[in-house]
Amino acid sequence: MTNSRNLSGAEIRRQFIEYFEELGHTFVPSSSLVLNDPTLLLTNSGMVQFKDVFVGSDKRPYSRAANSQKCMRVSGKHNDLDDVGRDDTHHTFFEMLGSWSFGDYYKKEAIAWAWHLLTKVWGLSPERLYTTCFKDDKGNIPQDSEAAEIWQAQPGFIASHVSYLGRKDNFWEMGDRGPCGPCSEIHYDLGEDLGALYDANGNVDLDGKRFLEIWNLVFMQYNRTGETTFEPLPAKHVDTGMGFERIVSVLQGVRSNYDTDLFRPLMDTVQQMAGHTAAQRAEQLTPYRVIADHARSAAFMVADGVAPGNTGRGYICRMIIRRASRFGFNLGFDKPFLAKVAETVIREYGDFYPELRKNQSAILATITAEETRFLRTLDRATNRLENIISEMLANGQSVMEGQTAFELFSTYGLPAEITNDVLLDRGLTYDRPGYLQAREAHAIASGKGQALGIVGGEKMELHRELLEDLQASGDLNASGVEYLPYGPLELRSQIIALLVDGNRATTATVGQNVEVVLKSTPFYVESGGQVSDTGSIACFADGEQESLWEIQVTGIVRQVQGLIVHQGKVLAGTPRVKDVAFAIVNDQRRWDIMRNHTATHLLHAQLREVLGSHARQAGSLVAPERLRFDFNHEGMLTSEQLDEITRGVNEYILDNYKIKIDYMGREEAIKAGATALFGEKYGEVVRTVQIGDPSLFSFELCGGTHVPETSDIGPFVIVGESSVQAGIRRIEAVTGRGALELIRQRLGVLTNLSSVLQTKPDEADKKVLALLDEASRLRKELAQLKRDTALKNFTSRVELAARIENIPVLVAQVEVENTDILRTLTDQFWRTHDSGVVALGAEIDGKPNLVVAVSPDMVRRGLHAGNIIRIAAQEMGGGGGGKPTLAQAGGKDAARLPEALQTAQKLIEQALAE
RNA sequence: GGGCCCAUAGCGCAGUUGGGAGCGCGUCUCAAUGGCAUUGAGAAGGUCAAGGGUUCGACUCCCUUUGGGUCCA
Repeated sequence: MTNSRNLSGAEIRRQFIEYFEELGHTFVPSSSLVLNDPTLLLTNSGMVQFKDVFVGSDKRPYSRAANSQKCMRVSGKHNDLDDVGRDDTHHTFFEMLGSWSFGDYYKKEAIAWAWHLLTKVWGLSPERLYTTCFKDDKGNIPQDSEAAEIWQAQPGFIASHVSYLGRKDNFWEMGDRGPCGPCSEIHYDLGEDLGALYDANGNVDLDGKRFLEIWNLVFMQYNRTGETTFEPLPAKHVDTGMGFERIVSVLQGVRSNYDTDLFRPLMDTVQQMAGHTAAQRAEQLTPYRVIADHARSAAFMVADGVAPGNTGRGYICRMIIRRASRFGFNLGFDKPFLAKVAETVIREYGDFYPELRKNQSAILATITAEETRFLRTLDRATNRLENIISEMLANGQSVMEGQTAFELFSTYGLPAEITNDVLLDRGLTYDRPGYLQAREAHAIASGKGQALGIVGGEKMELHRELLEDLQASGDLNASGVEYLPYGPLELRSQIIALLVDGNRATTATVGQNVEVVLKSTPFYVESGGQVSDTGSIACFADGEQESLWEIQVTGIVRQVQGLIVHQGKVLAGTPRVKDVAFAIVNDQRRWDIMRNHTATHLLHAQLREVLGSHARQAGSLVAPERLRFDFNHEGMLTSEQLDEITRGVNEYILDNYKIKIDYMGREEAIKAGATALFGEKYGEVVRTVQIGDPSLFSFELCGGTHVPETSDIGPFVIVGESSVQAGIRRIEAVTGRGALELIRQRLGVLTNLSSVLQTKPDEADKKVLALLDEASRLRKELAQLKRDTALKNFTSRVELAARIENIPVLVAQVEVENTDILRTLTDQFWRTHDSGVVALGAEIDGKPNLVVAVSPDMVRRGLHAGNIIRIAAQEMGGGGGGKPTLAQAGGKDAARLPEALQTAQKLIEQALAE
């Protein structure tokens, strides 16, 4: 036995990697949780970053690798967010230790090394280790006796500790077709106190509580080509994955992952904040675990550039933070607290995952902002809930409808359990089945929306075959088409393949749409937000200006690593395979793109300068006519901030810095402080773009094309600032020729404006403001004047009010400007009469209008202004209504206004006579 | 990607079959109190997010756009 009991998690991780490094493996750092893979929301296993290697569309400089991969599983069959924290082994975030062979060693070494690491290096007893091998339950694939025999040959291995399992557990495949193979699992026996060794059927109960699956060795040896057809792979691979948290729990001799030193410090932080005793902590185990787990997830997600939002992985990030927040309520936290726990995460994990340290301020700020937003949302929602409760109490209702409870959740973000708690306090409940039904209906209604698009498909298959052909025929070497977008924009090359309508062809004719593969190309292929180049491919006879043939290139695709395909149309002549031709990039367009790309880097730097380091890139588009840049930031930018950013970028441009481009090791670049973009895949050697000397202000990993010096960019103008989703803003800008054109246009408008205003351009805005001010003042004055005049004219008529049944009644047609004044006139009537009825009519803008007012005591006698006016309005082809004391109507036929007034008069007389 | 909700004075909000745009806090003026997070009276402040439609009439109903919230994929 070794001293494994004293090993820390960090040491175990390090030992694993060093062990395999000594066996000739290259340590490959964990890839980001966010990958450029549309089929995957988040990295969910160690093999994700090597997927292309297995499929054959990517090559690596090493054939053995070891890593510790950041993974997340939040939903799906393996894990349900609601379960996390309630047991010992489920997590949202976890690490996967992996060792890899890409067509190198195979089963024999993989098994022997795994056995040696577990039993000799870490000193686990062979008595505790059980393994499984593959035996097909459908009978199509050979049994993996090879693996079983190798296990039996290991020193100390107990012969009875191998069993066979079927496809569900021990066969690995990525999809319906492609590379696949048997796997072999290693399970650890935690001890007899957790259950019997055998299940009811007499088999070792590996699914029982007593066993922990710690390591899965996948042997990729088949290529599945059909339902039941499996062909041997030429190059066999090994993919092993060990759940890091589990092996740490085993080696530290604890029963729960949460009792390892991977989680204890996080839970200690929570305890300290809550001021709990050990007993109180034990009582609240679930909230402690949830918070520890979620703090880890949130910190790692934000470090990899995920911002809480309402879609995709952003939504997962939000759910995790909010769930932690909710469990925090149980511990009495009523203000944001999670950042403190995340701080401990950064301290504990920052050595191995430097991205945590690097993004510390963004992580803490983002988490706190999300918690704050959640509290605000809850506040608003509970407010609404209170209203609903008052209504329920008033109606004597004691069970809230399920639909209502779900609405509180889906529309206002109030989780059902909180609704339930509040209801319980009042002795109320909600209809749970109805709630679930509403939830189901909502999921169906939403699910109809098209899920995330899947790229690839047939074209990818076609291109892979084409690449293999070209490499087989010697037209291309192993590294594929020579990609030269950073050199001259015109390049002498050769056509090595032509496709017409997707089929190989030796020649093409004018007007045909073609796909062309050249031996080498200067065309940039869309990547990192920068769009592809366009241009032409043309063939010239010696010394001639006129081309023999020409193809216009409108698009470029690279579906498969190594094969670049130009798409376009034949404009002239008949291009043939083997023709030597010039690839000519549209240089004006390319320069516009380069200006925008370099400006994008300057903008990124300036945003961080003005807004803070949290303003990180969250998306980017670099096109010839404009650039679009999305970044993490809360709230709208002020016009002052936009001004400052514009000024800053233009200063960078005018200072004319050289753009320094270098190639260096990825680790080296990141250590030196280069900004890596999330969701981008980087090779071992990366291209870096540096701007600023002596003080470097922009340093990014970037494969895009840039201008040589910043002053090449020309003017930079922001044309728009908007929101993409909560926490992410978007800036759109133009540079160079686009900016000049924009400035020219705007200045033209300003010149026209100032000439109309008869003022200097500098003072146009002040003049407009003054004019607006004056207009508003005059409008008010005029309205007042009209009202006064109308009142003055009206006063004399008030005295002429008739008396019907001794009640003052005034029915009259007046001349006023608008209905507002019409109503004011009735008010005037009440100044001299406490009781009575007024009906006033006026023609306004060619249309008849009517107002009837009735004093409160007359209302009590049964008069109703609304009823009177409704009938009277019919006389003039309109309708109306209002309250008993005041009603209003309009009509179409102004000539019939007198009749309407007469009708009103009659109605009033009748009502008073009763 | 889809569903639902919100936008009204500087801030927080009310506005119930379509018919006078309001409340609380804040601001300003005047007055009272020997100071304090005092009291009273009064005033200013709104293209009801923007645009279109229905209607005699739209903050209110319908459509579009913008900004925000929220849930589901």
